[in-house]
Amino acid sequence: MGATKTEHYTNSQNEVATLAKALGHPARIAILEYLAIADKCICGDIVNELPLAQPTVSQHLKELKNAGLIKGSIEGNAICYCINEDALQKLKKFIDQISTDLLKIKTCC
Amino acid sequence: MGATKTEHYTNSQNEVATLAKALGHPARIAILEYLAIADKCICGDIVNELPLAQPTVSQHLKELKNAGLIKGSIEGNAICYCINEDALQKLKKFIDQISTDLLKIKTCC
DNA sequence: AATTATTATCGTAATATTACAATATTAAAC
DNA sequence: GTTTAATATTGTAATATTACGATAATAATT
Repeated sequence: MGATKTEHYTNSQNEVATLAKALGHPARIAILEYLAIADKCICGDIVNELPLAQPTVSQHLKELKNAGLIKGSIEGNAICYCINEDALQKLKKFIDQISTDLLKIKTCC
Repeated sequence: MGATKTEHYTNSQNEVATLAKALGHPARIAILEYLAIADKCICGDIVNELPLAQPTVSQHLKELKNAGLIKGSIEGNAICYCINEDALQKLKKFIDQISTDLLKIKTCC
């Protein structure tokens, strides 16, 4: 045991969980915040921004990329990372749906 | 090594990451979706809804509670769990902030 | 082609998460 | 007070995550 039983949940549930999981580390939050305001989103800049070694940052970037939250394009020998807003919107939609549903039931706590 | 270095990030970054992390499992997404539509949100109902044993559900509920996403109130010998919307809104605010910031920079990817 | 700069991958140790059986706790019902 | 029902906690095995040093891969520069 120990592995998540993804097969027992809906695609939507797994998708939202994957996105949220990718956001579930402060370094990755910091990366997204940086990408959102940086004119130039070069990986090297991110390494300088964070209190982490280069391989660790690379690993976090990979996770964000696997979850679809960012995409990278090659710029010479550097790589330019950018936020994929669509992915963020999926998570937002989940939150909005919960909020909407909540309005329809009587608060019990 | 292996433990997250929370002390290197802002409170806000850690807070958002904690919330996202709590959402980072399909079972916990399913729990929130259920709580959002259920008139009565008794723990036992959740156990029946999910393909997990009772202790596992209890553990997931504890994590959601620790993150502040749900709160529970005792109802006789049962416990009524409810969503704490404020916590969800914090995560939403993060997403909205990122989206707003993105509008101000030229898309590079 | 050798050098330099940038990013990714590999290997690995420390830690955390996931899941569940067994057991404990709590409060109602009898 | 004993039984029953609902939930939590403990213990533990399997797995995943986090972090980084060492190294590889890639592409521009010299």
